[in-house]
Amino acid sequence: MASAGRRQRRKEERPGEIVEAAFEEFARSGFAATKLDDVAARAGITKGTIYLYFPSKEDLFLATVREMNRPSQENLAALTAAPQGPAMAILRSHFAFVYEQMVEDRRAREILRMLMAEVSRFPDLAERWRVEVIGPAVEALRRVVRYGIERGEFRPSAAEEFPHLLFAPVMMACTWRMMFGDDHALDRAAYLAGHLDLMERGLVRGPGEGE
Amino acid sequence: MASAGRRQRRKEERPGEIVEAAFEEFARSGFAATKLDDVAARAGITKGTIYLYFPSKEDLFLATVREMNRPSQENLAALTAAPQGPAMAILRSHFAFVYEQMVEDRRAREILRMLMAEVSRFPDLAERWRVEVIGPAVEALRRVVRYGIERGEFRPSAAEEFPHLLFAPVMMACTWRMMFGDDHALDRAAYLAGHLDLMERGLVRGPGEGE
DNA sequence: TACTAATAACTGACCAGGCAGTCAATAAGG
DNA sequence: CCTTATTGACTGCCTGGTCAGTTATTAGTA
Repeated sequence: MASAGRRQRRKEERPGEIVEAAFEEFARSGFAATKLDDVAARAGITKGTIYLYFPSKEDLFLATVREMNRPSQENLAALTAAPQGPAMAILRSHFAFVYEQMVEDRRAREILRMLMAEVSRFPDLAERWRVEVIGPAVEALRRVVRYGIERGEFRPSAAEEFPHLLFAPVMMACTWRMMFGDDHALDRAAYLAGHLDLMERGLVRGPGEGE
Repeated sequence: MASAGRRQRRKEERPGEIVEAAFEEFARSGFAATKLDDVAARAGITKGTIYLYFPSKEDLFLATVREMNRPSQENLAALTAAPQGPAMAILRSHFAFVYEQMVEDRRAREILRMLMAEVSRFPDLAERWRVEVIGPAVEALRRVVRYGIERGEFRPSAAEEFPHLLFAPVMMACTWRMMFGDDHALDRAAYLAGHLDLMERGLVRGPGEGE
């Protein structure tokens, strides 16, 4: 504390601190408008130091997006467990979790925004994200739907081919909040409940249906 | 044609041509990375001419977004007509139309991308878009749902409070295509059919339900 | 413990290139 | 030949990237 503001050598912590600061600036201004001097200032260092750890602005951006994506990738593992019990219960807890991750967590929203905004400059980034994050997530959802159909709980439906349809309201809430800000955010609990209600009606077998 | 490449005076057409070119460039690169020289080149003029019609780069951007939004606003009028017949039929034709507008039309997607990418730089733009375009659209959808409930076709559901839930799959398809490109686009007909199917199940009254 | 030397993390002043915005000169068109 | 839409060369600022120099830190020495 006494040395706050003084110059310090912190080889281990620097990269993380820089990425953290870079994330805030990139999220605020986008790739092109972000100034490395601002990133440095936010990290409490100078621009030169950034170049000790990252070869260029582009590399810093890539490192930032990848770093911020790590939690999502780690969370995916939990979804690959063998399903048990009612499929609808799985979906309920799954989506409660996903809302927490994507809609409530500002970082996840900003990452999405950055990816959308910079696809044309970094095409590989979007493709990588599709293959490593979104693809598996869609697949996991599809597995739950299949499981529900197999155990007779769900009727066959388009949700098997397009699990996107189930996930869509999450995306909607996410983009909504990211466009219009926290002030106009949709009421989380009511929205989630509504989402699950409509989903359930759409998926489950009717009384006299099938089998 | 004979004078192609020569300097020409075209006071009337210029603004439109410039906005058209600006749209392409802004869509490709975002606000900050777009060069006015490129916009001018695309419009077949020089940068100086742009400044005859628009006071600054920011103004050009604003004008571009507003101009590109005009069709959406005009289309809104059609949705305010008094509903007739089965509510589900209205929703079917409505969404078929919306898919055409938002998912198939590249321009609509790019506008959405631009708005999302540049909210922090142009906060007024998002707010205006919410009030003038999105708000009325949500309201129109809500009216149809209410109509369906009133005539006993639909059960009361969260779709009345959150028409967003119905619209979400459109948003999903839109962002999906804009992130991953036309190659990975979801099959339009099948996706739309699935969307409508799940929606119908979610909205309509069950056999022994209510009333 | 105190002093010195060696190491390398960090700085900040510095380019070089790029781009928004300007304006005197030019030429299209009536 | 007069008006004015258009040009294109110009300016000044900004910012990514560099690098010689500075200083925190550690290892070695007495």
